[in-house]
Amino acid sequence: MVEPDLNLVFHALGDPTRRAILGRLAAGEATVSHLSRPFDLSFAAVSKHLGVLERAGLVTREARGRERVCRINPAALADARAWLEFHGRFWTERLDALDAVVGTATGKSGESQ
Amino acid sequence: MVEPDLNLVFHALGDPTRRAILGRLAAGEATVSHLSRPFDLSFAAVSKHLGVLERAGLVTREARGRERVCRINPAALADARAWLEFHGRFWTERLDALDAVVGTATGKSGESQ
DNA sequence: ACAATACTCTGCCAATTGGTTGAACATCTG
DNA sequence: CAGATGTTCAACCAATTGGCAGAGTATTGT
Repeated sequence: MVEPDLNLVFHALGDPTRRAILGRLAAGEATVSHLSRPFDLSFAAVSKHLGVLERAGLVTREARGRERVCRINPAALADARAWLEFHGRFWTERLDALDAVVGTATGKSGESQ
Repeated sequence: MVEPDLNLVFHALGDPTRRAILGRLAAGEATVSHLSRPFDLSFAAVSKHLGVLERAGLVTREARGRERVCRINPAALADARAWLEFHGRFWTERLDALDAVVGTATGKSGESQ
């Protein structure tokens, strides 16, 4: 259960346009039209990207009058961060240990599993 | 643009099969055939996934005889971690500050920039 | 040399993605 | 109410993705 949206989060983060949107959103909330202006994209395209980000839980859209105000939701980031931190640390330690075993010389390890 | 491969890393991480491969690889290096067995995928499919992971810099494949030994390369994770950590912290602080301003009662502040 | 093993590469297919345009809907303004 | 504005929705297109099967390449074993 900890990973169904991890999927969506990483996927959402995998697109540079969406990361740019997030970056822009980091400067403060914004409406869809306000967001789409600097990106040289059609309105609908940005709306779609926001849909992906929203589905991943990275942003929230709130209707305010006829506008939709978008905000960042850092909570979703936490999952991805946790995953990366855990694995990153785990692997680093592991390779570190392996490196210590193998040392500077030697060209053989045969250690696995 | 220090981020061309950040793209690839996130994209690679966005697929559950690839995360599973990484997880398996965390237990130690493995050959392609060894990897493909538990995943109930065709050989070629795993090879493709490994290609994606390799292009993202997350794993390295080294030819040993007629086998390819795959290993994890945690360095690529660092980029993604850095991005997430920076943004995560940034956003959290920002929202934190906003929350403090808005407070529980509040009267008004107009502070947001 | 020959056969088996370990991979990779090249089609091929279905599903998804990112993009466009234009219609629809909701909301504000005159 | 009519019209402009903000946003989404639906249809469509090109490109990519993930999967398979099968051919091709390299290495090992007999």
